[in-house]
This record gives sequence, C-alpha cells and structure tokens, in this order.
Amino acid sequence: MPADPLSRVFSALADPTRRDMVARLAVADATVNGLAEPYDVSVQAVSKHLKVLEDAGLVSRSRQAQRRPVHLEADVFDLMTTWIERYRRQAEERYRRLDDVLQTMPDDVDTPTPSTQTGAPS
Amino acid sequence: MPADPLSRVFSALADPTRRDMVARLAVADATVNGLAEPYDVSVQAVSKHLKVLEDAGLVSRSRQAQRRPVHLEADVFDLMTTWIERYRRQAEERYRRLDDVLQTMPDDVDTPTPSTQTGAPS
DNA sequence: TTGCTCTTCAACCGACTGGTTGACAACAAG
DNA sequence: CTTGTTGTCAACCAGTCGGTTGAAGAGCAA
Repeated sequence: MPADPLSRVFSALADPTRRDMVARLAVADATVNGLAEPYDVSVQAVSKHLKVLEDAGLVSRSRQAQRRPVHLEADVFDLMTTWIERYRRQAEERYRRLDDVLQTMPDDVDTPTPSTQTGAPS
Repeated sequence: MPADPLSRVFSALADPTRRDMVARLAVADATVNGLAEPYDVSVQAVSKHLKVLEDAGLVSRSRQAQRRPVHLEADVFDLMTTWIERYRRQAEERYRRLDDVLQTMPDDVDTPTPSTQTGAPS
C-alpha cells in the first residue's frame, strides 16, 4: 500500500492480463464478469487485478445495482509519460553531444590509465 | 525469462531504486560500484538490479578492464510510450464522444437478460 | 607469483504475487 | 421468501522478488 504512485502504475501495467484489461477498457466500460469472460482464470482473480488497477488510479468503479462498472482513468498515464520523456530527452541530448565521452569513465579523479585520450583534448 | 518485452520494461521500472538508476544513467554512464554508492544496499543487490534493467533492454554494458560500464538505452522507452499513447488516445476520444453512454449503461434496452451474453457457459 | 579491485554467482530468507477454492454480501426476479 | 446473478473477502499455495552473506572469476599492479 505505501508504494509511491509511479511504482504502482508501472507495476500494475507490468502484467499482460492487466494491460489487456486496460486496452479493452479504453474501448468501453465493462463489468467484472464481462472483463473476466475472455480469460481462462476465475472471476476472483480478475477482481484482484481490478483492485491493483484501482489502487494505481488507472481505473474507477461505480455502483449500478449489483454490478460495478469499471471505467478507465487515463489521466494517470501522464505520470508515466512525463517521467519517461524526461529521461529519454536527457539521454538523447547527452547522446547528441559528443564530448560526454570524457565524463563517462572517471569514477575517481586519479584515473589509473592516463593518456588513452586521443591526445587533443581542446 | 519468457516474459514479453513490454512486461519486462514496465516491471523493471516498477522499482524506485531501478528508476533512480535510470535517472542517473541518463546523465552519464557509470560503473556498478559507482551506481551502488548512493544506495544503502550491497553491491550484489545493485548488480541484480542491473541484470533486470539489462534483460529489459534498458541498459547495455561493455567491458573495460575489470569494470563494466553501464549505458542507458533509451530506445526501449518508445515501447512504453507507443502503448500508453495508443490507449490514452482511444480513451480520450471515447470520452469526447457523448453518445457512448448509450452503450455503457443501457437503461431500458434488452440488456439485463443475460441470455445472449456469451452463449456458451462452457 | 601474490595481492587488490571490481563484479558476478550461488544459496538462503522473508515478503509479495497471481492463482485457486469456499463462503458470503447485495441485489433482482420469480 | 427463495432463487439466481454479481462481486468481494478469506485462507491457502507455489513462484517470484529484493535483499543478504559467502565464495569465486576477471584483470591490473607490485
């Protein structure tokens, strides 16, 4: 329960069955039994999956008689995309700059094997 | 081991320590010991984390004497972003259309009868 | 050779996960 | 009220996960 939101979302989508549920919920809301129908698992297992998705904020549920329609909350996707884009941009920018090879290796300053540089360090 | 690539990437990033490693690797490559230094865990644990990231394709490793520099492979991010964007777009589009409420909660149509639900209760 | 550093491998441990079955609450319809 | 549908809760089980410690492999430096 005390996991950070980002971990919960990534973890929730790490399961193929849950990803498939999300994919189907993107098309239309569904009930638990309706969601469980294509899979070869018990309805209780699907209910557990839905709890994981709900705890991650990916899904919300209302009441309708004895049914509990499941609705996809796509806003949480932004949590991931912002995180991903941030570091991808950093990595790409670093890749674009060529001089970063000078900074990649030295863990400590006294590099044991000197002069391996191309000899013309600016 | 036979998990699909998408599951591996999501699962790898579900851990906060591994996400932090990715964040630091976006800035610069690093060695195992260098990566392990800020964390309060053993170097072996960090080595395990790196194996997970490597199996997910998020990281590559070269040889350099007895060191094994770790390099971030940002291309795998696209796997996630395409998946996410696909279903977010579907969900948003569905949200924009108003008439879908007619399909999600049919009030007085012939839906409550489960006779034509799935046909084969197996 | 003998060391020393960096890293991984192997075994083990507690906690969590995804699945099961069984019981039960809530509601609709007969 | 009784029956049937829908969904959750509880207990249990095997497997995975993140962590540990200990040993060992791979490469440089004396």
